[in-house]
Amino acid sequence: MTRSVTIKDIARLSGVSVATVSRVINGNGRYSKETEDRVMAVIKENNYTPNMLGKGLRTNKTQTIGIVVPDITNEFFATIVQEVERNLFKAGYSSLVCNTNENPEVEKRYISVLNVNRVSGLVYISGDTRVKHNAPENIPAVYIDRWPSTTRRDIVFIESDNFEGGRIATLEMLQKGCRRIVFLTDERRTSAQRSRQEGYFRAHSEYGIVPDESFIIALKEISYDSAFSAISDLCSRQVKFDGIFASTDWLALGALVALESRGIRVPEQVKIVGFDNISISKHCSTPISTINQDVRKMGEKAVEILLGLIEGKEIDKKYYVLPVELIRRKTT
Amino acid sequence: MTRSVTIKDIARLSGVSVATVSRVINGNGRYSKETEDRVMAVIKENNYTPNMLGKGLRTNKTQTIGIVVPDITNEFFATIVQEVERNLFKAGYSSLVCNTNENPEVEKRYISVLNVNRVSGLVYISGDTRVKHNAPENIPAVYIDRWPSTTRRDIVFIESDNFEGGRIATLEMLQKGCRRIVFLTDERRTSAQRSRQEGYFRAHSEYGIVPDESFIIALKEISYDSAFSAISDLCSRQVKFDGIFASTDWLALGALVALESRGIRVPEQVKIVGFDNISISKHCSTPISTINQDVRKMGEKAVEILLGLIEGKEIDKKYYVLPVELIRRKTT
DNA sequence: GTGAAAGCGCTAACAG
DNA sequence: CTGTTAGCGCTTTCAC
Repeated sequence: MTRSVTIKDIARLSGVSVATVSRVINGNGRYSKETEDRVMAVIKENNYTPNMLGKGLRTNKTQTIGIVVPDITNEFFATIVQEVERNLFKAGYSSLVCNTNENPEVEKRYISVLNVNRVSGLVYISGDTRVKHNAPENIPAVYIDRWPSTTRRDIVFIESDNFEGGRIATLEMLQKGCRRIVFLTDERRTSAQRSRQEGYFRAHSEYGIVPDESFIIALKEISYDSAFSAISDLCSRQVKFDGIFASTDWLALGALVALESRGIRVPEQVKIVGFDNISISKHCSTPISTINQDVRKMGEKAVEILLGLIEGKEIDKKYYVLPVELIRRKTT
Repeated sequence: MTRSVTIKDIARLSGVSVATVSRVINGNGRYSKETEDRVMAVIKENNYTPNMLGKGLRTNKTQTIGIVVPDITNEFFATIVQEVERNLFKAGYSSLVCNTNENPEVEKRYISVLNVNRVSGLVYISGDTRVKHNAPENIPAVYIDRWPSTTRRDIVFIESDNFEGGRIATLEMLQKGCRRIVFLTDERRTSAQRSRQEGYFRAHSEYGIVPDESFIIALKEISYDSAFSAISDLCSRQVKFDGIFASTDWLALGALVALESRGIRVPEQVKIVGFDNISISKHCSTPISTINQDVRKMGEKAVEILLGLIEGKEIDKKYYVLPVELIRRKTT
């Protein structure tokens, strides 16, 4: 356990004070070229790296950003994380990724962990609406995908145009003749889910249809299995439907398999549209038509705004909506 | 930007010294029950959380672990991260997940970032063999999946039984009559890939066959696309083969789609076995037979060992091999 | 049982 | 241009 080399060592070795070394490191000027070269040489020679704990303690700033995400295992979220992280890295920040497994308790503890580690900023991807995010009042945060339950007024929210997504997904099926379209959502009623549902209703009203209330199926959780059983159940109960708008590709897949395993033909008898455009929707038995979200743009935008916030910039816009797109495949 | 409450505030508010507060927080004894209660009450009341920077600076210990992973977007790695994180969290550690995108430059910088942040331990999942991991000599590390290129003697390595996996995957096809089996691997020749290849050879030798050298196809990168083009290319060149052992499910999928898009029937004309058992292998057009890795156990084991290492325990075993299992589906 | 004081590594006045 | 100094929040001797 070798004690690591500190700024003091560098100062001693290059015959200057620690203050000067600090200046050189941070490029704060006020030192001669010769000093700079000498110090730099010593630093390189001893491959010294500043201790961020000392630095952070002093400046009350760390170069880390907390990313809170509900399920790293879901490609959709993973891709957002990847994009956020990539952009952050470019800007010299590192990321503390916290995977909450959709568990509010875990999320609460992670928020405290991040707070305690004095992260410079926060990116919440689909934070749980049951978790109050009032804790780190003073640290910049941007929310992606789900509108947070917070009383803070200074937060920024980025989402896809979920309303339009729901609308064009539903329209796609309506146009192709469906008249009894089931909507698969989850019972936590996140903002994204609600908007998609509104889009679903809007599309119907454009066709002069009022969908049966029983077609709105709120699942306990967003998963392949829950969609599978919900649709299986529908079939057993002989409910008549000719379309499924699944608010997630995983739900769409569960629905698809449930249908196919009962010999119901997709898209001939029932059409399906999903949401997210994750790769499984492209490669599954019957490739699923879905709504693409611009994940790349999401990550980019989130980082751009967050860094602005950290630098104390006043943000004029607090709400960003990214366009979505229908990807037509074999289920419609 | 409200200054957060510090140990000093707590001391003042509860009428004791900071030393006593510190003792109470860390349960180091030498304080009366009354003092404890009072201090605890004040802490709760002000919902004080110790500043980990100060603590870490003083103790030279942080409660964070760095997790380095090549591609968070790949469900296989994501699941390992999830398991590692879950177990770490239970033990009171938080995780700094670093996604390198298989880019050695990024990996190098992340290693330095982790070093600089004084993480208490490191979990490398499939670290790049081109990156020398000699930097943080003094910090406990466990490696998963790929044997690292390091000169350190005190590291721990956990992997699946890749040799056996390669062997039973190949055997499955041999048993079902395949005699010309292509092996899809990547050109970086990681330890895992090499072991799988050895298994492939062993299975053949059990059948008294020496596979043609041209059947070993080393891809530039592990991806759906590269497998797709490699197999398409094989078909165009009229190469005769009746089986594909893909060292990854994503490769298996790329191969499968390449075949099916040319009207080659799987498994009738060509059989395929993949590796990892990610969900897409189960749900794709023709569900892929694959080798399951016990990801749960991997994460559990890694954390158990790492925590031991951190506590200074002497580790007797430095190498762990986890059993694998063939999952039979429609491609064989 | 408790407090005073030193110091972890670093930065930012301030003085020169 | 450079050095001295104080102090960020915390733990840990060492006294009492």
